[in-house]
Amino acid sequence: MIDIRQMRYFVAVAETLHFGRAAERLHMSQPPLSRQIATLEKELGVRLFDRESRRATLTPAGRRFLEDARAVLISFDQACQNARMAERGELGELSVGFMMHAAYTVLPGLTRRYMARHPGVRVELREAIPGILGDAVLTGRFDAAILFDPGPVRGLVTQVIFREPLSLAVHASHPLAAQTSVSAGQLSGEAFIGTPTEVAPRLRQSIADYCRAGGFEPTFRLEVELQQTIVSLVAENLGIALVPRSMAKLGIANLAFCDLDDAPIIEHVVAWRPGNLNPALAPFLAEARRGVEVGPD
Amino acid sequence: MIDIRQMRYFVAVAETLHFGRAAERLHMSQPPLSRQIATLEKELGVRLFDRESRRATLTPAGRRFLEDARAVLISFDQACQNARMAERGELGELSVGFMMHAAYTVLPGLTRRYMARHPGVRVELREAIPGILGDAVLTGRFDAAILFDPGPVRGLVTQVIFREPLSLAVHASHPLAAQTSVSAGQLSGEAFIGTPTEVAPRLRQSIADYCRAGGFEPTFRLEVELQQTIVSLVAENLGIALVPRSMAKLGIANLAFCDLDDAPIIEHVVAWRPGNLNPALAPFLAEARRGVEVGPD
DNA sequence: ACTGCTCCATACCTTTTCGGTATCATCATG
DNA sequence: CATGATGATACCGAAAAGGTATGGAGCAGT
Repeated sequence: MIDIRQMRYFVAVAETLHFGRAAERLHMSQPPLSRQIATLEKELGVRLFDRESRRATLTPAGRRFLEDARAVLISFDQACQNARMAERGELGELSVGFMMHAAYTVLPGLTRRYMARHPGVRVELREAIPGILGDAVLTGRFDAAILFDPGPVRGLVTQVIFREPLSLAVHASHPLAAQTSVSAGQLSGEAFIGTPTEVAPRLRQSIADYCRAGGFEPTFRLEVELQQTIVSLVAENLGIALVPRSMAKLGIANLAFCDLDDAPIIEHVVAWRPGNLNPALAPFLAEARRGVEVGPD
Repeated sequence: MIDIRQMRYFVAVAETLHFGRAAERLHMSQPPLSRQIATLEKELGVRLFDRESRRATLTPAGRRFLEDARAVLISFDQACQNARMAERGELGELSVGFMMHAAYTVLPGLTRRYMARHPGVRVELREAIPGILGDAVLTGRFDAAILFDPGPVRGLVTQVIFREPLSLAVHASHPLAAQTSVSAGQLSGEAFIGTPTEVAPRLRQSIADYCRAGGFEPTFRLEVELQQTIVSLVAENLGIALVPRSMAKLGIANLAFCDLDDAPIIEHVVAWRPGNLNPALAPFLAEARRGVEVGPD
């Protein structure tokens, strides 16, 4: 059977048109080279060289084969190289799920840095409601996810990559809207809008703790998954909310953000399955860790 | 050194995810296959499979390598196949030079038939003045040329592929223009325009013979290489000419064509170097011979 | 024309590699 | 715990690869 070695030999001879020099280039002696070429010609059923005693020349079929063989050799070597790069995580695919909120915080910078350092990795970014992100990582749908700390989940590892304070979001007509700073106690009696506990337990917990520190238990009248939806509903004057400060970037009309005294800090984490073997993942996690940012207070 | 066989083995295992069945598919036993894969992994420096005792699965690097390996194997097999086809003349390149006149006669049909039967051959058609076509074939510039019979040339073989009668071309204002048929004797005393003897000796000879049969020796006042130029000059009333009848197709203004009594027949030949090894050439010559046409009288 | 040189092919030997058989180790399953 | 399935390992004979020595054809220079 023809193999790649014979192709290499052929290319060497075809490029030098001299069996002796080709053999030298291949670090072997001439007779085995001659024999390999003869074998190749026999197996192909094609004469590749005209031996004119003084010099060898390519036949037309040989010229064609030279072109093709060069291409094949390059592809072959590249395939081997790609496998090596893939194992080092320099080449491959990485799918990352994220809560939409992350698109306003860590996601752009993290993605940019990762893609710059790993240009061979095709990154698939997919937004999702936070509630399904954990499961999606566990089932392998995503290699990693960026979300609010979901608390301990069996089979899932998380690492904090971003912290930012919560702000108070109120309707522009709300009495508190004019204040530059608000304390926990002033929120007593308000109707809160927030995420369900299952979706972001730590976030919910932080809000509840903050309210309790102000001397009351918050009542959640509306529960939705997305921070964007929360602030939209606040803008519709359906209640108030404590949301990550970066939500102010949205610039929604009729909406006011107030700093909180002793504002609780909410964390973004990256979550992954420790058994995930995708070599593109580890560098992504390293990049995520390296970039731990703290939002401006 | 990694070779193509190991790649084939790898693809078989990767596609079955089962060493035993892959070995069966490869018509070999399982142990050598396992060993070849192990060798491949060692030489690549990359683990391609996760052996989980019960089943084998591809690593991410293995998945990447599978994609690449499939492509490489196809290219490899294609390169071998192409060499075989190239030797049979089904694949390759063929360069054909032709006098422009042939573009009005045999060239279109011949080229069309040849390309239809040999879709793998890239045909390069190049027009040239007849004077250089013979040399261009001898130097290897063209594999074949289509021209007026140049007479015997050392190292060149020719074969007639087309015959057509000569017609008289005159300016529309010429007294002979009105006649449907003209005899040799009527051309006596006219100024002839024609090709130099070196360019198309047989053509020139035929014209001279025809005139002599009419009882006079033609005088050539203008000599140019191309039939198109000849008829253009006739249209400018610089003389008359005997040209292949197919020149009438040009539809040049102020130009009249008259049939000749006992019109001499002029031949197109295909010329080639008998030592030419281009496998695409022989089928072209066969096609040219098959299509010997005789222009309508 | 003869000699010598160049260059590829052939002959023969040694080493490497390959594939086959037998067998082992591991792990999921009943 | 026994069983069966699966891949790895050990070992052997066969095939193939590469090395050295040499042959033979053709061109160059005297």
